[in-house]
Amino acid sequence: MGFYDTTNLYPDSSIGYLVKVCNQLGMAHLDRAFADEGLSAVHWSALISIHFGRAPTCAALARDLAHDKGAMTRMIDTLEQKGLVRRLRNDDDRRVIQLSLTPEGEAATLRCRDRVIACWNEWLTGWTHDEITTLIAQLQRLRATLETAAPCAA
Amino acid sequence: MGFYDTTNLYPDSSIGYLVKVCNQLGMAHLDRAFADEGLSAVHWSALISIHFGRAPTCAALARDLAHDKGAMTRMIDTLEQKGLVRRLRNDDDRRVIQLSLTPEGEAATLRCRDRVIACWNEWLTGWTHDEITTLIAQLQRLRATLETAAPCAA
DNA sequence: TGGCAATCATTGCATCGGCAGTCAATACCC
DNA sequence: GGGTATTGACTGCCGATGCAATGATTGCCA
Repeated sequence: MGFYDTTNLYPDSSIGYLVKVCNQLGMAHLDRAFADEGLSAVHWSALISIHFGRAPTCAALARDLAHDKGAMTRMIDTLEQKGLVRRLRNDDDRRVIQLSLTPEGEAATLRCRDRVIACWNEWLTGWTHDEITTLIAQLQRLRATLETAAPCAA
Repeated sequence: MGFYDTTNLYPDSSIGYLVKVCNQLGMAHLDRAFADEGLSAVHWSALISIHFGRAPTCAALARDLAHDKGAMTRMIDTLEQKGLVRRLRNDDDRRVIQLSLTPEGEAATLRCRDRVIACWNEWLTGWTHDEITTLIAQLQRLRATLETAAPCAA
């Protein structure tokens, strides 16, 4: 019925394995690219998410990055100590703490973004526009499925 | 020149972001699917790699999974304590220690594999055969690039 | 043959991540 | 309005990860 069965699930043909390895390699590359900024790739992904206003709060940020909520609190602590992120209590809903970038945070985020763009353009050398947009669309589809998926049956 | 520029790098259109989120969500799902086996998704990826003979040694396993070598030693420690993996010193090259699965390790690996197959078939419901093989091919291409890529310029 | 570089496994150290539980504030529902 | 459920931020705990350094072994090359 499905695509995979016990005769064709090899690492090289497994989407999960490939996604995992691509993620690890890409993040490791970016970690080094950001080293002189004192930031990690995970830090930057949080900053850029705040930059685009996708995650006004700590909990939303954790959801957006599929990250642990508790760990996110501590990550914001360090980014705040570095002077890149501000916390501001919301008066309408006093549970939430609004996150925003400081001017220094904004600047660092954009500097890192430029490096990310350079890296990806280099990695995607030789790809056609269609191939790239197809990959993006398929990953978006997969993400949507994984976000709403119930715990695996069986 | 490249695909990305400062006007179109949004998280939703960023391959890096999408790969990261898909990886985190997929691994979290599998972690729960393996919970009653006492294994994590990372554990299983190591076991299945040994199962297929891609990684006879600890260092090769770390490379195959894009994982840290030191952390891999400790992971093998725990898998050995669980009785799933055996270490065997190689006599030809006395630096290396051959890894192999015990019968229990083999059995647990296959049990988990069946769950992985069930999960992915569920997640890929509605995808055509071509869409899936296209995604796999593109991820393979990306992995190959990232594996051989030099540290990012700029 | 002898010395240098490379590889492998391992370990210490610092940090990070996921999980569970706490407390406060809000939303929902009868 | 009152009680319950939900949400958000935070913390402690444990295990895992990345990095750097070590010791042992092998390969390479003059």
